Amino acid sequence: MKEDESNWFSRWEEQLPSPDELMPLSQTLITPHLALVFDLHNPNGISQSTPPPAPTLAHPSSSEFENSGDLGSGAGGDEPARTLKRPRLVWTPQLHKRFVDAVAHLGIKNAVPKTIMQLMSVDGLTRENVASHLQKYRLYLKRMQGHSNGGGLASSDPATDHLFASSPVPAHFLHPGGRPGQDHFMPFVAPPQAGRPIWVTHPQFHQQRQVGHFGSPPSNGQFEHSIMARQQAQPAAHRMGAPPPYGDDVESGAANGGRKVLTLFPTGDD
DNA sequence: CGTACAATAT
DNA sequence: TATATTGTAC
Repeated sequence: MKEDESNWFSRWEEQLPSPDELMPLSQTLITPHLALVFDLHNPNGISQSTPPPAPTLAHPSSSEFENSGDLGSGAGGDEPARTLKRPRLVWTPQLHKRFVDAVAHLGIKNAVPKTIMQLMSVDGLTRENVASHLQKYRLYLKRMQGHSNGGGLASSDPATDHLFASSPVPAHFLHPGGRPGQDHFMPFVAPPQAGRPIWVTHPQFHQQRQVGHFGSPPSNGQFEHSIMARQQAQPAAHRMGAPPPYGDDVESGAANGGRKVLTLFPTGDD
């Protein structure tokens, strides 16, 4: 036999959510001690016990930074790409989970890029981002339907569902032919999140799994703050009586057999 | 908003 | 190289 189709899986494991790397997107970012070490400060003095429902994306990986030829050329060699151009968006399983969750609770009918984007309230995310991903997601669903093999995972194509396989797909996605009128409309609002770091990935930097070097003093620990605070004033939406407790995402049991898959939204029925 | 195509990364 | 993913244009 030849090699299994674990090709992507091998890589997948490598990119697996390292607690350190994956945490930032979850709830607790880092310990206050580390925050101090990294010269990070809490905006609102949120204690570590207060998990901020920050749907803000974090850099998927913080590669080590070394001055590669970028010596003290203070002037001249500026990089406008950091503020003008936006790096490629990396759809992490968690981010996709959020995406799927939003769509699931919006309903296929309302699952439009714009709505999804607003519901996700992910700082930095644009309609184009969601639209592009939505398109691919639809193809994934369609493909899955065609291969609706009784009972199992149609992951026979390791080349179309890398990310999608990380998130469970609601059943409602497979039968848009439902009856109109029974749409689940969940007036989910996005919590007014203040400017915060967003996704941003290094265009040409490898994001290889870097073991936590957090224990090292900030000798040179100048972490990149590639933050393009694209704070978009949310038009107050419709009406938000109670801010939804964004449970945020959880680790999907993709590689972990026995992980529970929670749904972000507290609503199960409609 | 949806689809197609192109660019880029792996 | 080919494939996958994302961005951008239509």
